This record gives sequence, structure tokens and C-alpha cells, in this order.
Amino acid sequence: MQISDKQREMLAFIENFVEENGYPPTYEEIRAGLNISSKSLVNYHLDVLENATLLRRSPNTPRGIRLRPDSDTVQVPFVGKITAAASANFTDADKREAIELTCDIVPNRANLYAFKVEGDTLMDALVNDGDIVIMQRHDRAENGDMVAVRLLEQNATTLKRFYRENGHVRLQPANPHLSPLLVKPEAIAIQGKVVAVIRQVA
Amino acid sequence: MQISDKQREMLAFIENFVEENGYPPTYEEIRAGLNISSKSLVNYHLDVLENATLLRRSPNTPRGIRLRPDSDTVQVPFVGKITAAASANFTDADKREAIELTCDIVPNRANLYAFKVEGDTLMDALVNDGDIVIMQRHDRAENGDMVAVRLLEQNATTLKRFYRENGHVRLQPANPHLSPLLVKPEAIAIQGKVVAVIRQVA
DNA sequence: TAACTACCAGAACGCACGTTCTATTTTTAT
DNA sequence: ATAAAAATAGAACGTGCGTTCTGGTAGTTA
Repeated sequence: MQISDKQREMLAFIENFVEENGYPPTYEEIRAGLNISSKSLVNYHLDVLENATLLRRSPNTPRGIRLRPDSDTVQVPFVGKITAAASANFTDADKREAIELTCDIVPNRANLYAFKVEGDTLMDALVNDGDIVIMQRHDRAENGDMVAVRLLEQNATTLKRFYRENGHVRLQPANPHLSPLLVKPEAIAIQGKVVAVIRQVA
Repeated sequence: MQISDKQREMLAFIENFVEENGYPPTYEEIRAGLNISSKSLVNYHLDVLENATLLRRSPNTPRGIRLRPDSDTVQVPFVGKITAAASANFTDADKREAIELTCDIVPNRANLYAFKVEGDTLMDALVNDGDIVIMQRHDRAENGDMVAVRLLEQNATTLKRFYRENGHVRLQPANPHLSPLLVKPEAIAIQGKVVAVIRQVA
């Protein structure tokens, strides 16, 4: 289904109106706002938009236009601290609830969780004490992914770029001045992919 | 101004209704939804709520209830890149529009702007190429503030913590392993305070 | 007791606003 | 060129829904 420029403009006007006023516009308000000459023309364009499922209308109800809920924000739960001993404990004893993020920051919203970083053990990944790391659960990592890796022997977690090479795994720090770490595949456990890092400066 | 349980319940119902339908309820719908016996009673309670500035109504407009906009998200405009020559150019030639952020990330929303970092000149501040720095315009910096500082002689910008000491200014890197920079007050220009750093990992 | 306030009922009024109908113009396709 | 489809105009109809008025009751204070 194609929609015309006028219809796209109308959709934008309605979005804007709702944002501004808290309730949708009437046909007459749309008409005046877009310099359209007749109400029935507004109705005509709304028919098209509704047909294209870009909005829905409740019949016989003033201001009964409902826009498609446009993916606004995501609640990302905190699951603990990244320096916690053993496996990163998903039993959120000190549940700090969740952080709300826009899709400008996290594109796809599935399987997200957040870590609060404590200490400066992740400084080589340019991650500081207090930073928030947004992660996405994944069963396996692709080459080039930035992942949270648990080094089993040292019982420590780092953030590195992941490269599977012949016989071993190369963990590359974000800081290009530092040299990579070569480890055996059995010596590590992938915690998830790093989606974003957020630092709030006091 | 006190509000009763019924009124609080009514407010919650309206919020829910808007969330659900995309437009506010009519008096009749509120009446039915809360098992209230008459429309005028709904009007009575809405009078109270409006008087308490918990909502506003547009007169003579069906569904003309607008709830107080509960701090959701902020649009933070991009104003260029932080490695740009001369003063950080606020003439946004390559306007990348804006980034939308929740208040979980930026507490107060006034005078915010965003930089995209290019290059690795800010590595000592644990800021990488591609990171987004959220800033707040300020006329002057307080001791301990993380600020974007323009070093006039070197024509470069860095992110440091700002300390005014007797006769000079101490600029302290975020990375505690690095040593501070001592400069004359005239040799620098404060660009603004750093509010947050956001890194999106590909 | 009176008086005042918060809360409640119901009905009537009348404008706001969605709907529908008819008719004309412009654009696109063949 | 001709037909079909998309877009435009205007007006009339009828109902959805805010508003207002005139009543009422229960609890609180003096």
C-alpha cells in the first residue's frame, strides 16, 4: 500500500498534535493545521491511512484516532555487578530495578540486561568504575563481537572483542594501544554481547 | 490541596485509558470504568483534579483531558564533532539531528547538547572513537566538574576533571593512572560540563 | 441546632464533531 | 484519447459528549 506525501504529512501532524496536547486532533483541526480545504478530504486521507494500518479509528468517537504505538522506550533490568565473584549472578540480590532506555541507544530490545561496573578492572576496555554496561544474552559470539568474557582460571570478567582463530580465541582490548590476549576456548565463558556503555558523570 | 482516594483512582484510570487507547476517555467512559453513578460526579472529581493541577481540560472538547506530561524523554541535539577545529562549531553543518534520551540518563534537561567523538585523542578520558558525549552548557565550572576543555595553544579539546587552584587550573584525567595537567586559566576555554558518555557497540 | 463542606443523582441543553452524500477536478494508466 | 483511479469541495445530518442546573445526603465544626 502506497501513501502520498499529503498523507505522510497528515500522519506527522497527528503525531505532533498528540505529543503537544495529550489527545488526538479532530478532523477540523487537521484540516486547519494542514490548510486542507474540506473535512471530507481529511476523512478521505484518514481512510487511506487506516487502510494502510498506519492508524486506527474508533467509529463515531470524537478524537478517536489512535496511532500505532511507536516503539518508545525499553526497561532494561539490572542483574548485578560485573566484578561479582563466581558467575555473574543473575540472582539479583541488590536489585537496582531497571534502567529505561530509548531505542536510539539500544536498537533491538530482546534479552537485554545491564551491569553496573565496580572497580577499575575494566579500564583497558575504556570502561570506568560506575559505568553501566548494556548487554544482550547470546548463546554464542560471532567474530568481531564485543563480549563480556569470564576468564575461568583467574575468576575475572573482562570486556573484549572476540575472534575465534585456529585452535584458540583472541581477545582484543578496545584500546588499540594494548595487545590482545590469547586463550584456550575452554578457559573462558561468554556472558553476552556488549550493546552499549553508559557513563553518567556526577 | 488534598485529593481523595476516588480521585487518585480516577487519575490512574485515565492514565491507563490513554496508554491503552491512544486518546483520553469521555466522562461517560470514566463513569462506567469506575462504577460511578453519574456523569456530573465525574465532572465534580475532575474539577478537583484540575484544581490540583494534576490534569488540564480543554473546554467544550470531547476527550479534552490532558494529563500532566510525566517526564519521559529528552531530545538532545547534536552540534558537531569534538575534534572539529577552531571552537567547537555550533553551526551544525552536518546536523545529525538529535538523540533521544530518558531521564534515567540525563537528570535535568536544560541546555543539553551532544558531541560525537572522532579519533582516539580522548582515550585518556576513557572515551573512544564513536562515543557520544552528552554535555550541558554552563557559564563556569565548579571544582570537581568533568568538563570539555579547549586548550587554546594546542587547538585541541579534552575531557578532564576541573580544579581551580592557586594561580592555575589542574586538569585531572578520568584514568587515575595518568597524571594531571597544570595550565594557566587564560590558556583554556570551558566548553561545558560532561553529563554522560554513551558508547554503542556495533 | 445551624451552617458549612465534601460527595452524590439525574436530567436537559446544545455545541462539537464524525459521517455520508453528491458532484467536480486532477492525475495515472492503457 | 478515453477510462479508471485518486484527490477535492461543500453541505447537511445526527449523535457523542461536555456543561449546567436543581436537587440530594453524610460528615464536621461551632
